[in-house]
Amino acid sequence: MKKSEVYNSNSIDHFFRGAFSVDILLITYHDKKLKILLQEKKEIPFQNECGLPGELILPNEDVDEAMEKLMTSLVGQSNFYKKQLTTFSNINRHPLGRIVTFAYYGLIPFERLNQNLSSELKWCEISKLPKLILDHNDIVDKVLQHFREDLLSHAIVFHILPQKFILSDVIQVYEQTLDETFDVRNFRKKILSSGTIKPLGEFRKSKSHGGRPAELYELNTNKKKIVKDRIRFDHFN
Amino acid sequence: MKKSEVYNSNSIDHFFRGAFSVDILLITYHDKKLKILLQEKKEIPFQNECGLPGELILPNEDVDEAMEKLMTSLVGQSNFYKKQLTTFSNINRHPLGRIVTFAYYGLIPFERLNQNLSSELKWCEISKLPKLILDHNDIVDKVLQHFREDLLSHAIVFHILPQKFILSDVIQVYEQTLDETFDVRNFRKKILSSGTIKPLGEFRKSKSHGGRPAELYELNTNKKKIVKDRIRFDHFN
DNA sequence: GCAAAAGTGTTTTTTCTACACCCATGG
DNA sequence: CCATGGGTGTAGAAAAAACACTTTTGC
Repeated sequence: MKKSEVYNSNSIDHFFRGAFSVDILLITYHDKKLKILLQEKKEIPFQNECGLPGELILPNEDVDEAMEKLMTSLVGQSNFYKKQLTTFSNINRHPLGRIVTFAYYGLIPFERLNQNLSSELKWCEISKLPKLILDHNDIVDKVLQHFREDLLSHAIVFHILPQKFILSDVIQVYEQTLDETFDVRNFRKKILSSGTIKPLGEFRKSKSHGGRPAELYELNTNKKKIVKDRIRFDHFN
Repeated sequence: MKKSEVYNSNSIDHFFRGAFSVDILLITYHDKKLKILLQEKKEIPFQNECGLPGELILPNEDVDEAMEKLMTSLVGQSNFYKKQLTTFSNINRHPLGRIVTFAYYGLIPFERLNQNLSSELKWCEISKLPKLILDHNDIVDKVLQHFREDLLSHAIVFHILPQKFILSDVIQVYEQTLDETFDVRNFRKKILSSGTIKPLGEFRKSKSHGGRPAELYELNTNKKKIVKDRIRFDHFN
């Protein structure tokens, strides 16, 4: 079917002038710190400033496909956990024209990375972010907010940790993301009684000097403990 | 800045060929039933099939602005609760070309509507949806899923009810949306002890014949009971 | 007086919180 | 032997769940 069969083509073509891009906040956990991947931008007009890695989407390309391509170009693989969130669509957010961007976050267990990053990419501690290009600081804020909510309501921590992990790293991810501290005993009790993970009977020695070896756990895939969601009446907006 | 100053314009222009639209799932509660607004589509190729109300976005138009315009054209006002959710971006989702649509839901207290709907618009019971055009059934499913999650985690019920409401309607909205039943005594206890609403000492007689008059409540705006979010370890995906 | 809808209390169970010391290792 | 990081249990408080009858009205 040709457009002109349906609408007056003068008027309809007027709408087809936008571009799309994907931008990703890749989050990892390394050296006991949460970090995100930033890219130093070489192109004019971004004079070596940093931003989120991103890519324009071809007119005939699927959004998720474009994301897979981008992820592979960044870290060599695309089979990490990723989630598409809101779009950023302010008319003047990009100097080249109207570009609506699809923001994602991705979770990467640092241990699964098997190639060096190209020179313009850097893992940056989440607590030490610089000023970024365009509206990328806004994107980071919104995406991190989503990540925090997801972390509270879903078992996504395990996507940022290696297959065999220790409990203190789980707690660290929660504490750093949510910026609060948890009681270790209560935290262990809760996560263990949920049946989500299982101890392996293997132990890993502390990397620094000293310290009792920590037990390794992994996801318990065959658990099916159903817990009903509860209604919350506080919490507006 | 002109595009050609920055990139080779042949290559960059190639990306600016997409269009945007907004689609909205307007939800209301009337006659003890949840309903959504459907629009009968007259244009070729939609032969009187129904779909969600929607509109193309002008190249220089903000997405939220376009939504306000759309909402006003539908129900005469735009100051209802609305929330932008995910986008739908499959390459071939629309016969006219690549149109990425921004899906919203909006909550409308039926009592606040003060004009008749134009003839192609109909409120349709949520449990009796017909087959819709394009990917609109998928959009409805995803948006309703969001609505359910929001209803559990946020106090948005009150946006779909009139300013003065009765408790059994609150419960109805929850029961119909989540497709489960609640214990009336426990539900009341919970919502009242949360301090979210306050009784008005006014009563409304039952519309059908018989029945004890129900007390009216309204939102308690000056409450500030802070409840910490709890971590959930079950609940994957 | 009966059908329809609204309202109400107590007990048990579950979940959450607070809290302080011992254990295994490396240097 | 000491510094470092990992591991553990109990008791009280709070929240949730289970459960059945009374009240007010219209017809």
